[in-house]
Amino acid sequence: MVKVTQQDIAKVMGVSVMTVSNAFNRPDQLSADLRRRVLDRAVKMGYTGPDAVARHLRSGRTNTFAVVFEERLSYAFSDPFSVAWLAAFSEVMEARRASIMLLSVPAGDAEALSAIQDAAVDGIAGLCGDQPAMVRARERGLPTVYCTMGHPLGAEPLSGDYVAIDDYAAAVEVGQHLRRLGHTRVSLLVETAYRGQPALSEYRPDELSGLVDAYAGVGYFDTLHRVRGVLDGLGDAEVTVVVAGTNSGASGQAAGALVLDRAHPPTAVVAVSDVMALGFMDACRQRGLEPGRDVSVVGFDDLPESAAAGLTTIHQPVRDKGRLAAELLLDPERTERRIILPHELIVRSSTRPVA
Amino acid sequence: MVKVTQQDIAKVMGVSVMTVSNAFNRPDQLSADLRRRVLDRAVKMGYTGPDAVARHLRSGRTNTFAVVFEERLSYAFSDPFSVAWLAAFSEVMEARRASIMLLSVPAGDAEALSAIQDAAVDGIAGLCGDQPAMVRARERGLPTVYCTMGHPLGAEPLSGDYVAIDDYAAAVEVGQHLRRLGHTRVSLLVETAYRGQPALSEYRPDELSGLVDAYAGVGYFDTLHRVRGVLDGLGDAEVTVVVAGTNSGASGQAAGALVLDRAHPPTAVVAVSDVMALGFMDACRQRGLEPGRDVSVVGFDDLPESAAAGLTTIHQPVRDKGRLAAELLLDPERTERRIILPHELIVRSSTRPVA
DNA sequence: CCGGGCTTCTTTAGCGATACAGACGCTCAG
DNA sequence: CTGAGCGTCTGTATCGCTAAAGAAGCCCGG
Repeated sequence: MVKVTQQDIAKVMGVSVMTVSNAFNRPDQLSADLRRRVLDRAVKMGYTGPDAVARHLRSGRTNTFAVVFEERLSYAFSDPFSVAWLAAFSEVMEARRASIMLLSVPAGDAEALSAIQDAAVDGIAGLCGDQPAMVRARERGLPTVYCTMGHPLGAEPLSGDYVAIDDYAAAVEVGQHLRRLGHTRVSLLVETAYRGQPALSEYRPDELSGLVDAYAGVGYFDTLHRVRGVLDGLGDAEVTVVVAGTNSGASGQAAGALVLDRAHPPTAVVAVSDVMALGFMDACRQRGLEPGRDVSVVGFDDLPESAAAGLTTIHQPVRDKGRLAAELLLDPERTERRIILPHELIVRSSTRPVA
Repeated sequence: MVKVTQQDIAKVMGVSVMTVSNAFNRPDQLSADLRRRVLDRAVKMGYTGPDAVARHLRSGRTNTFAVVFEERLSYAFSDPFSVAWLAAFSEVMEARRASIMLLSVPAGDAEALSAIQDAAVDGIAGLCGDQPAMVRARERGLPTVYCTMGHPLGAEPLSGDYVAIDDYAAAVEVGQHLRRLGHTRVSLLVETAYRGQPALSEYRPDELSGLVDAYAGVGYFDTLHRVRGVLDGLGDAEVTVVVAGTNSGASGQAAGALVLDRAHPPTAVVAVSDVMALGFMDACRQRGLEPGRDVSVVGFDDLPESAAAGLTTIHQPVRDKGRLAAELLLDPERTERRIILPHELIVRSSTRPVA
């Protein structure tokens, strides 16, 4: 069974290919009668409708937009923040009848970058910063939108659009909040930058340069901004940065095992995401420690479950991020293309004055 | 800034287009020296690499596979069962360097069906039964895989591949289990078949024909099999079918409000999914009723959270479903193309003998 | 009866890439 | 000295569709 094309129909009917094409796409360009006959014949011949790929080539557009993740896709589906972002993103895309392609380009996997090259899409969005996949996409001439503010080191001239919150300012607020409560021994939990990065290692602020490069390299600008902000907000407090593991509850728990069992545990812990913070709170309770009373905990994101858990956190408008990212991709004409959304420090029971 | 093509490079360098193409794709077809010069020149001219769409047209393959949902995508991301399936599906696709496209074709939305026509993909998978989108995809000549056994009414000759469990057999086990425990007044909670279907309406078994058509029409074969199986397994028990709402915890709660507050509430409730069953259990507790003791509850799927909740349910291998669906799409040669996976009735504390 | 304007259909010219079938020069066995 | 065989490179023909411009017939006012 060979593929039937518009050409075949045209030949059989003795009309031009263009007429067949018009029968499908521009009814006003031919008589209703001929159109009907063409369509009937098409069905009879087993024609399955205009080929999507050929049409895309001809029109130069695919009406498909990619979302790129730096992790395996299964992670993206398991992270509540990603899911909420995706949901908002997809709602806008669906409303505009655009399709969504999911791409996974793990940090450091050079070969996977070719997925960006091979993707037949009109634009690419990402939840993180200006990661390598984004850069590559722009080299290909594709519009990109990422969801973290520009380069934290000011090292590279910024390109590409983004929708973000001011993570640095938010993190400063977190640091100051803890400082005001009297916390002077604080641990800061961050996720790993790439698959295989040694986890559960701890750094003092003066040892961070290697880490900073790693995070900048993969586009985790939000993490960098948050680390810097918390450090600045805490002033002269004694801070350690703990690379806990992937961005998950389990990593937060593991970090708890690392810092809670020592002789002088931190009086407060900041995690760069709520999932980690919630995991850390579990670790506390497993040790009979009450978050807030025995150790203060702060997160970032303000997931729905964070309210129930009483977690102090930075609220950020996830859905707006997803929605606006989609809108920026869909409307190249839109002029405001670097959007900073408001954030808010939500103080709950997980932070209290140091005893 | 106009688009640079292989042709431009060829013209400038005085070589054939084919040589340029070979420089990118078949290094063995030209001398290393010339290849280098071509690639260098390409970079210099701002060529961004072979165009994905043109390549897809020429090769006849896109290496992209679609997953189609009958709901808005935001639902797909919120349903734990969908997410688990997607995760497994995507792992296989990622390993084979194939891309995933997400399509949403809400039941009844004829216009959205055109998304199937316009998708530049090599195959389509769906979590439900042989819904209209699947049929359309096969009309287009695309391989399809769905995840529910064949047509429950035996009305239509089956086409298309599937990976499923024997929902009917599983449901019979559920019915018999309850029957053995002495339950003779049972409500069966089902999700709505389409957006806008009146929710929280209740039917007796002899009133189901309209419902059955609705579910068959949108490909919810699993629901139909489960309803029939539970009815058959329960024998002469007094059963009502409650259309609770979308497949969500909220619907389960709402159904609870409907059936628990009456003079003679059911002694057991079966929901066609764990999310609904868990929601129903919440409704019980809100009324001071203890699932298991005061009313037995059974679900389908065996989500991770169901174990913690003590919910009796049918375990099904979600991940295998997702994995095999992907493998069927990727390997057209594979001979076994209608796969029935094992299920298991997991009895927990939510079902007990009737008092 | 002429010519402008409308409808309806056709022709031409690609979109950007790759498969395929050579063609050219060179080496080397016979 | 010849011709088979190899490594390189070229020309052409698509892949399936559609934008744009052109041509044929028709209607109509002047």
